[in-house]
Amino acid sequence: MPELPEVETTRKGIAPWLVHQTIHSVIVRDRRLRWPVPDKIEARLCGQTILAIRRRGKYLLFDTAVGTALLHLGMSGSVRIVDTAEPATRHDHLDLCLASGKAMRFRDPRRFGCFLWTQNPCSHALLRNLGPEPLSESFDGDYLRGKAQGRSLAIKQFIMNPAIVVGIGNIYANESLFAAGIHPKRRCSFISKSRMQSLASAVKSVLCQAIQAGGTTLRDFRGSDGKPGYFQTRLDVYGRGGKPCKNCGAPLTVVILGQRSTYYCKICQK
DNA sequence: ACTGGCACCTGGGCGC
DNA sequence: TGCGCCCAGGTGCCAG
Repeated sequence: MPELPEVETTRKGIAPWLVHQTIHSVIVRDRRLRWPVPDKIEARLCGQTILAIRRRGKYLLFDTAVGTALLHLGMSGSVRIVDTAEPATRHDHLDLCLASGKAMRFRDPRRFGCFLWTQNPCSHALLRNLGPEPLSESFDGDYLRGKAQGRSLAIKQFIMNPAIVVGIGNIYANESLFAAGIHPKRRCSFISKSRMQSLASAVKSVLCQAIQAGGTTLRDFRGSDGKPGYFQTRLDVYGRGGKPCKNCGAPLTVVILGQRSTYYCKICQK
């Protein structure tokens, strides 16, 4: 479900409700997420004040004075602010209950998400090998060109690799490659520096626009206020196989690449 | 070191 | 209406 814009939309939505608030209790209804929710996490979090909520790639980091909770939404996860008294429904796996009477409720039908505890996020195994943030200065054509040297895989798989750059999932990989006019199957090492610069710019532009639109709601993504995003109305290629290219009118092609559906225009993308 | 493929899990949509 | 099949926004891990 969530790529960087959806996670950022979630972060912005929950931060005003959580930051500087004290955690009154933690309710874990199902510990069976991608990795088991640690037994000690309730004790670690109870009584702590949330100092900040940060995002690193698709991870949300809840900082306290004694450590940081890591939340990943997986494919189907979402977070809402509820009244503590509101009854939980199926797949509502955990609540962070605040002294204010509100709670952050995490729901994840497929349970690919995770909720973990770390003393030092920088050195955590899930975070330490992540590439740069796509919206940072360090992410540019030179960086991509350097990383692509000597590698044979397709550009789409390359930019979806979080060790190269974080936050780009299937939707935004497709959209960014279309915007940059690059064929998703092109070998990453064969792409010139200037075209890599176009790609980096396209990634930034697509992600910024999606964040402004509150993310993409294909089926069930909701911001923390329960409202859907509306970037799906602006998708140029994702989910539009056979439909006309918005640039040239030719029917868009769909192929499977790395087990993911891949949409592109064979006229506009080379 | 890189690459491709599998695994984890539930639910929605489709064709028959 | 029901069943089986395919697909889905992610990513760690394994073998080659």
